[in-house]
Amino acid sequence: MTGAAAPRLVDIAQSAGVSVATASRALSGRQGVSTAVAERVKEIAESLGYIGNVHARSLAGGTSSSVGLVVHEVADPYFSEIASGVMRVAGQRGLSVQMCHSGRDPQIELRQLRTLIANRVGVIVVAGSGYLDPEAERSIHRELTRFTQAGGRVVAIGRHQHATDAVLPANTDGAQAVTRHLLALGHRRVAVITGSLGLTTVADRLTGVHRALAEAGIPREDVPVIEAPFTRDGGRTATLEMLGEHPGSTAVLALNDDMAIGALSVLRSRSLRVPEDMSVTGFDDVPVAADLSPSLTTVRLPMQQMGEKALELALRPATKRPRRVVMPATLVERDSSGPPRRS
Amino acid sequence: MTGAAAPRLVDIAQSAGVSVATASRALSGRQGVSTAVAERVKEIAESLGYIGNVHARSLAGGTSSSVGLVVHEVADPYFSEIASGVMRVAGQRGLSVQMCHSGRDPQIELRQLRTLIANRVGVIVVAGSGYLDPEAERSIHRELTRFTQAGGRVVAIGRHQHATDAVLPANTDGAQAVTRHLLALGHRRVAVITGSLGLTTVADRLTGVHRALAEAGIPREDVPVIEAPFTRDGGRTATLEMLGEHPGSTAVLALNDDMAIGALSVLRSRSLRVPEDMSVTGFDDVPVAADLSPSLTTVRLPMQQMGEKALELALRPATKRPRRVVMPATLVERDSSGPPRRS
DNA sequence: TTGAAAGCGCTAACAA
DNA sequence: TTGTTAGCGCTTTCAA
Repeated sequence: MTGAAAPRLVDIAQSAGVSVATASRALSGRQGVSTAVAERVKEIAESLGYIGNVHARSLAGGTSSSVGLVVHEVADPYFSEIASGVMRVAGQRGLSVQMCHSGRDPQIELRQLRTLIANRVGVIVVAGSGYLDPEAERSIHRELTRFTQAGGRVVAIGRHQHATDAVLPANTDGAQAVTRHLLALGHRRVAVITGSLGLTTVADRLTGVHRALAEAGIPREDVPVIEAPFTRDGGRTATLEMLGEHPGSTAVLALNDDMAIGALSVLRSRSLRVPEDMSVTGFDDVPVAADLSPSLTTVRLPMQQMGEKALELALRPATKRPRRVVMPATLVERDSSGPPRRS
Repeated sequence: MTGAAAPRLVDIAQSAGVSVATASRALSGRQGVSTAVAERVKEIAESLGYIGNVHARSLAGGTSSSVGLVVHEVADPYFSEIASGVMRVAGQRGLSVQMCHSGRDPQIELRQLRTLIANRVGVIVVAGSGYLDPEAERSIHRELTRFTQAGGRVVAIGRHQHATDAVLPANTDGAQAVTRHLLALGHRRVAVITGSLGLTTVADRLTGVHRALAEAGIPREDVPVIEAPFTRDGGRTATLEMLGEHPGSTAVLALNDDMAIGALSVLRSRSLRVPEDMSVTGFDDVPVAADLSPSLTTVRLPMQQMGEKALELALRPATKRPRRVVMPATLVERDSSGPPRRS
């Protein structure tokens, strides 16, 4: 508290016997200073432990060196992988990242977005599913538009309803592939367990499931869709419900890995063997999926890359029409899926 | 681009026909404005989509509404859980979080710290092990000291060498407990697999192992310590090495869950049964530990709470002597540990 | 190559 | 209760 205040640019300038303008130029490595002076200023700054005030700088220069990142929940591996990718690129470029949770709640998301804008971040990366509720999306969209109009850059990951640049995982294709896989194994009584139907990611993945079903001539009514939170616990709840309501099922198609892990744990506690008694598939391929036992058949999304790509996109100037980068979703067949038992 | 610039406080004030001072007071909910005027100003601000400029505010007011968070790697569940806790509390208090990676590299950590300070965060939460290298710690410490002297607050999670407030998991106790557990099961040929010996967390946990060994009268030379990266892959490498160099081992004591998961996967691929042929224990109790098969015996650390606690501590004024909050480490016995096979 | 000075958008004395 | 005004620490013209 009593402590010496942090040295300011004036202090450095004074110590070096130059004006603040010169000191500023020297430290930011701009033109117009003799190398000798620049050297001296830098040395003095270093020795005094000078650290420039970003607030003053961005207020004066109108520039921003920070990026905003909105995730639903960072403890969810899907988002922590994305965040990791964003942070890697940010680290390389000397940008700081401001992260916040939306908690999958459009109201909170809106508030967080406003906070980021107040903090004058230069770019915003919004990760995670959008909402089917048009009212919710509208207010989010309005905020984002205002931001881009003021010169900000926005890139969305996994949501396509805004006219922003976007990194889009091939959710529909991936879901179609994993559904085909199950059908090819001979399953006819599949149950889908999923997070909130109000999320666009869920809608997209469900579309893929239905496409595969249609291809195989199976009416979609034959495949129950059980909704629960998009978490491990949700997976447990949904699996329990499936076991009770749809006892004839031979496969659980979870719309993310977390739910699949929950399913696996319920099945184990019921002594149902996977895949002999019941096949289970996930979606995302979180790092632990390969290490589960049985290892999880799932759809791989390159999450870290999605984060990296998103920030790289954001750092490039905006184009006339929004860019869309589709990230491939690839089926990873592992041990949790197999042919249905004969019944 | 061409866009209308974001409205500023003057614009609001003008629209409302009041001075900036009044507008400022009205919007920040401070005293000294009639409710009628305050109402009107707020309405106008809302309708114009006004969002205050944090840079200007903190430059003028000398206040900061953001907190810095340093983690080794956010994709690591240990850190993503901590981050989640920090973000929850920050969200409640309307603070924004600036997160950065240190990558377990003291040089990078130092740079990140400086960036946070440049961004004038009010508090810094440093999560993750410190370094045994005194030179590295010294420069970090110097930076942190300067920051606190300038009025900043620092809280460390899991590192105790700085004279800052700290949230400390009971690493030594936890390691002692899990080692005792293995010894009580009858294991005598235990191998420890661990991340870098240069990390204080590793040193602390190793101390716990050695204490338990000493209690049981087992010379520490009997227990090989295999060093590898503190990751799942590191766990694989280390386990492979153990299998080759110390074939008589009956238990793998991993110093974090990630490495334990790697060990599990190697053992499975070698068709060694856990725990019949080999027991495995972890440390941290990351969320997935309970869902592995076999479920992982480990030491639970309340990671989210640690994050929450850390920020709460940071938001309280500094005390004369640094506060230390010890978080309990509790042994969680699950299915990956059992008596050694008779040999 | 250097310096003086005008802001950036806001808060907080101080006056009225 | 309200307004005026002086900065906060920096960047950036414009002159020298």
